[in-house]
Amino acid sequence: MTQLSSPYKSVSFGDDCMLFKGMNKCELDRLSKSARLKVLTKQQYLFMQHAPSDRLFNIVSGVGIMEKVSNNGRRQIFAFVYPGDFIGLSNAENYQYGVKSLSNLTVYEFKRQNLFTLADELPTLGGNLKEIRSVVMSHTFEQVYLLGQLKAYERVCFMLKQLLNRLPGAKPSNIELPMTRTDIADYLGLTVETVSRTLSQLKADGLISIISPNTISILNLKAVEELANIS
Amino acid sequence: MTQLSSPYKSVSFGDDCMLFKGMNKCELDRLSKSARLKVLTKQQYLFMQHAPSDRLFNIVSGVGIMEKVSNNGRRQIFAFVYPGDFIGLSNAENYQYGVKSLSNLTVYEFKRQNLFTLADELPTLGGNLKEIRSVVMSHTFEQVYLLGQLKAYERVCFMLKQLLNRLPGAKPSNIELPMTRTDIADYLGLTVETVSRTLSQLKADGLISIISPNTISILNLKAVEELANIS
DNA sequence: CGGTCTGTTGAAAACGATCAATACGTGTGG
DNA sequence: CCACACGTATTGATCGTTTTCAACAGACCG
Repeated sequence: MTQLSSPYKSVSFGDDCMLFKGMNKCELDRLSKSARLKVLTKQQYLFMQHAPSDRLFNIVSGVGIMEKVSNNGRRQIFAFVYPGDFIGLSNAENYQYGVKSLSNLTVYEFKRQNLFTLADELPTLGGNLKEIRSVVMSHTFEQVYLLGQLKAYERVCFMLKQLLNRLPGAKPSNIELPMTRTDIADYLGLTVETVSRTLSQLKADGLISIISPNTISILNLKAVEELANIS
Repeated sequence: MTQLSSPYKSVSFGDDCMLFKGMNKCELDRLSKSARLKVLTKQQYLFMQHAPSDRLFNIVSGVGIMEKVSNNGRRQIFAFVYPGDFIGLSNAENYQYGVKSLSNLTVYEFKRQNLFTLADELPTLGGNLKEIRSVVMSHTFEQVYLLGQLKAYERVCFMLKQLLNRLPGAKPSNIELPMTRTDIADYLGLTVETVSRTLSQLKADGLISIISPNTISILNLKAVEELANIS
């Protein structure tokens, strides 16, 4: 019962978490009854690509990746998922991507049918799901533009900007990357080497500082944002 | 009143048109009352990027493009839209893409608010909208994979395959391209020259035949599909 | 007939990928 | 504590694909 409300408060979702937005205590209570807490350690699959898409998830804490791996071994990361993100909305029979944890990951799991039934009864929930679909769509269009039109260094800058906006705790002076260079490469449609070289170049140009491989600080935010500019 | 039902039959939507799927006569009637027929000639905008997103559209006949143009002039085509396709589903205030006709284009226009109200009252319609969102999402993920992972010749083959599946009247022996090489390039994240060269190469390899610049015939479908393979 | 738009082809340049070597960091076992 | 191995990141050299710049061909239209 307090399953939902407790992390809901502790992680301070409030407005961040689109799933719960605007719901009253009674509605949250009903929602919590159909939720189940699930905890994963590093590099575990929340669900595999092609598995029956019978569950949906709301990230409570940790970071994960949404990835598609083709039969010839190429991998594309569709998104990094952060606390408050909601995963699994699709009418397809099977997931067309897998979701894997990059860190310890805590999620709420909903049975697809339960959640959809509930969404029909609770208009706020139904509206939130619609809103989530819309946001995911919008994010995906941005990625299409990035992959179709941007140069390597623009893509990297865009990702830095995106991390700044979305990664919990990220500040220009300190971005703790939870993902490897390979993950970044597969997200941006580049190779590890190109990502590494691009970061080195940005560092040489004085735009960023690479404190450790997984800790980056942005020295010239304006310049990074300008290079990233999608508009 | 027969606004909807007449083209609905004449263009033989039936199962093709996801918006009307499974709806009974009475429901179709209500839907038709909130629809308005709109006819465009070549190269007209159905709506512009950044315009307030207060209308939604269902393509009756013709072909259009969904495009995003950035302020530095780069253009990415998100999709080609064909009869039966539904456009404009998003909760954003403004369209993040524009839609332009490539040929004469006939559409049904719905006021956003009307359609959403109706969707709340007619479960079938609401379900269809959900299904449409899901299909669009799935299509967009495919494009992300294409842009992030495929080589130029694989992208072109994928597009040929896609045209075959989606373009009305397309057969392996005869695909009438409604779009220019530039449109293809901006869809596939390539340049015109690369698209042209790739098609010439496919022709030289005996996989396709270029009857006229806008008429292509696939000679070796299996080979084209193998190169296109996304899986 | 000349102009414009679209498509094709060629040559050169640039960008990113690939192959290969090296560095760095962390954890393990001697 | 040090030596070593393993995974990850960086850097260098080279290769290949795609872009860019440029010329030309064909279709359509005034």
